[in-house]
Amino acid sequence: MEAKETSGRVTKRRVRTRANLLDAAFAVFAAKGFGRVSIEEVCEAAGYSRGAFYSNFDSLDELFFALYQQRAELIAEQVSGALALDGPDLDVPAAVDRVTEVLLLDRDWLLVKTDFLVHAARDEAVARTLLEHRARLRGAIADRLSRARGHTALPAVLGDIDGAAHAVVAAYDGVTTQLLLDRDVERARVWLGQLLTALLTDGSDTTP
Amino acid sequence: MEAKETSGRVTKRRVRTRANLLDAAFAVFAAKGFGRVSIEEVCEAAGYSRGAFYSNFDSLDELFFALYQQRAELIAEQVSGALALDGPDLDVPAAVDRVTEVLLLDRDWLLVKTDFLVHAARDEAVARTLLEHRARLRGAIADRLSRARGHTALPAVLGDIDGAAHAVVAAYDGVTTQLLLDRDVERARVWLGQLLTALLTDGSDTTP
DNA sequence: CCCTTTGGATACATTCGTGTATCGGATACA
DNA sequence: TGTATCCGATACACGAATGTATCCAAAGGG
Repeated sequence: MEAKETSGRVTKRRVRTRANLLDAAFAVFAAKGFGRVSIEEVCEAAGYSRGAFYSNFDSLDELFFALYQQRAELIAEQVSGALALDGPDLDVPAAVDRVTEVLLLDRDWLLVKTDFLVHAARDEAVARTLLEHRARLRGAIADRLSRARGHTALPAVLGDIDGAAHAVVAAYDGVTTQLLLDRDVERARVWLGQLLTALLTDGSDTTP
Repeated sequence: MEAKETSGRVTKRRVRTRANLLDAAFAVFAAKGFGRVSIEEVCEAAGYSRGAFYSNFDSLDELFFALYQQRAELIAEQVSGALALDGPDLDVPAAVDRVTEVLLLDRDWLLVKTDFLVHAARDEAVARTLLEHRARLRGAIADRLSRARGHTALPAVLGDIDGAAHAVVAAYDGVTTQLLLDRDVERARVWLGQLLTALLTDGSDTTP
């Protein structure tokens, strides 16, 4: 899947243009959707000719894959960071706020991510990568949740902590869908908070 | 947006080919994704030439829109039917099972639906249509939920009944995302059941 | 049953995107 | 600084998809 791994020399210029191409691709994909973007458009947006593209990638698919990996890695770090921020005790609303900041704020990322989902849904190998990434995120969440046991009792229906983490991701995905359509980030944030509260508490603390 | 509304004659043949084109398009879109499908491919799959296509639609986008409306209408009816099936008292697990049957069983529909979501996310007008459809579904769900008050008390965090309906849709969307990736329908069904139980009950009935 | 209208097929022109082969300037290393 | 190597630009050839104009067959009305 990787291209141009022939010999040793890494060349600064190469990594620069590669990064530029990826950045431009992100913008163009977000704006028009993967399915409506041509190689030429990406190159133009990046200020290169098609020669540069073919020197760095074999196809738009490969670039898309690389792009997703890059951004997903970045997001994963941000989320982990946001989750690790507070002390050993979990302050649910605060944590949700910080994570939401990272996850829901960037509409462009949501668009590209959903494009990639659609893409992965039709390609086993790509799907596996996406599933792995999601598993990593779930892991981070489960980790955080496990350090807050007792503070808030999880509802038994969800099963173990991992089940709860799964639920969190599902809620996130659900809110994402709505957000993509109505473009109301504030609403989405509130809404995600409510969902998570409903999912992660046993409902005994109904009124604050 | 609609094409060929010039004069009166409706012509049987026309509606037949139009339906055939839509059916073929559904199959092709599901298999390859909207972004990777050409007009020619749809025509070939339907057994027509491109002339037939241009006689019925102006663009692939228009066909896609018509296709979504058709299928969404169908699904909406099925869901409403499934929800209306049982008597005035709501049997949550049974209702969930029946609705799930309709909503999660058809992978092709999920694929096309998600394609359409991605499409709508970049087009205000299309997004409005999709939002309306979702609102209709939520309405049906809220309707059903309101007839079951007292049976299961809703958690206060979600707000009113409409909030609960919103939560149901979000859960559905979340599970859909996961299902598109792991292709495990049985898991998805169980999982959706758990999510809805966690969301719609106040957690007091933890163990059956 | 004829004849008008309509729907779909065929053929064509054209645009658009792709991929490759080649060339000149930049870059790294001695 | 010289030089071998690498990278990206340019030019070209090709295929694919689009849209249109024209023509033949099939419906439907009288």
